[in-house]
Amino acid sequence: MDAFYVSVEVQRRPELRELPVVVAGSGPRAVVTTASYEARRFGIFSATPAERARRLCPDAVFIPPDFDLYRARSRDVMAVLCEHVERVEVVGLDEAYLDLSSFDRPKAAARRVKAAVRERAGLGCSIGIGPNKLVAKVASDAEKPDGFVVLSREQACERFAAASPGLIPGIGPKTVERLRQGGIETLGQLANASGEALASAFGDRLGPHLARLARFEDDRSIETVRIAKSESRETTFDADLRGLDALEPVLDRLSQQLCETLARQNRKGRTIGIKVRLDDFSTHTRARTREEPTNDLQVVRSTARDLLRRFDPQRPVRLLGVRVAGLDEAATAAGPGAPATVDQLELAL
DNA sequence: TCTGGGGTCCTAGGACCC
DNA sequence: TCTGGGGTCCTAGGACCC
Repeated sequence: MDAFYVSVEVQRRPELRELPVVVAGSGPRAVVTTASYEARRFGIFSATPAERARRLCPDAVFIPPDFDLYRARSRDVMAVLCEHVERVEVVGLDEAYLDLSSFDRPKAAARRVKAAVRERAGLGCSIGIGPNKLVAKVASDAEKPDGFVVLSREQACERFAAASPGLIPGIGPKTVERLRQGGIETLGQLANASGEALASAFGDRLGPHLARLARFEDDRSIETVRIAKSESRETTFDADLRGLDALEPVLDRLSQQLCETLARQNRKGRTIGIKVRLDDFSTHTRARTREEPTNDLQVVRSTARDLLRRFDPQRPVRLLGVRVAGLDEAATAAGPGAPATVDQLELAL
């Protein structure tokens, strides 16, 4: 989806069309969730601190996020996709892979999907078509917004040979920097780099993996059912908190929110963890695995408290989180071969 | 410009078992 | 006596994605 959250906001406030619009929280530490393409011209992107965004474009319209609304619109869009295509893999609220391999004319099918999303949901999207997920994903990003790009693997290699390795999803800023230090600044160079050099610099698994990515090789299949493995609640404080007395009530509240959600969905997990980010931005996690899965508030709360007391942060804390992992699959697993339904998508979301 | 919230996957080391 | 070779589970940190 193109600038999904912004597009949904513009839908209910059409007067904002073609204006710089920014969806962002209001706190002192908020970051931008989505910026309209007009706002991006001012240098405002996802994860830009909201404070900085205001300075970059004081005239932009700032809107607090309304995730319930975005989830509802996302369900609408995904329902349209499922009406056109049997196998759909939902990736977050605004993205999906469609298996077009059963169509005689996949491009025509994708055109119909694009038109239907605009007609039925009133939202624009960009589509990429390729022989695997990696090519399709990069193609979909290549001409946003309102893009429609079809590429073979070889065409993708050619078209992006001069681009930064960071173009590839899975190659992030750290890896880009390490590659650069090794004299590799483009995808073309990475694709032609010696396997031995990459293996010695990045290890026997990551090295070859990077080379495959640069050649746009990808054999991942489309997974129509995703089962969550963990769930968490976390919060960043407007001002750092100091000491267990200040932190414990927050930890209790997060535990309660998390357990309510898990109980409502009848999901339980064996591992209970906390996350603590200190004022120096270092992040620390502590976890404990139990014999039996649980979503019981008493258990989660007391475990989280104990983990926090044992960690006993000696510096001001800026973020605190609670997590339950090792979730059982019983509650959300669909039968083998079960068709993707909107209900399942809701669970996935 | 000091950096959200919710996730996934990978790695490395240690415990433990056969 | 100075010590194998798996395999699994768990913890903690980190990179990365939307």
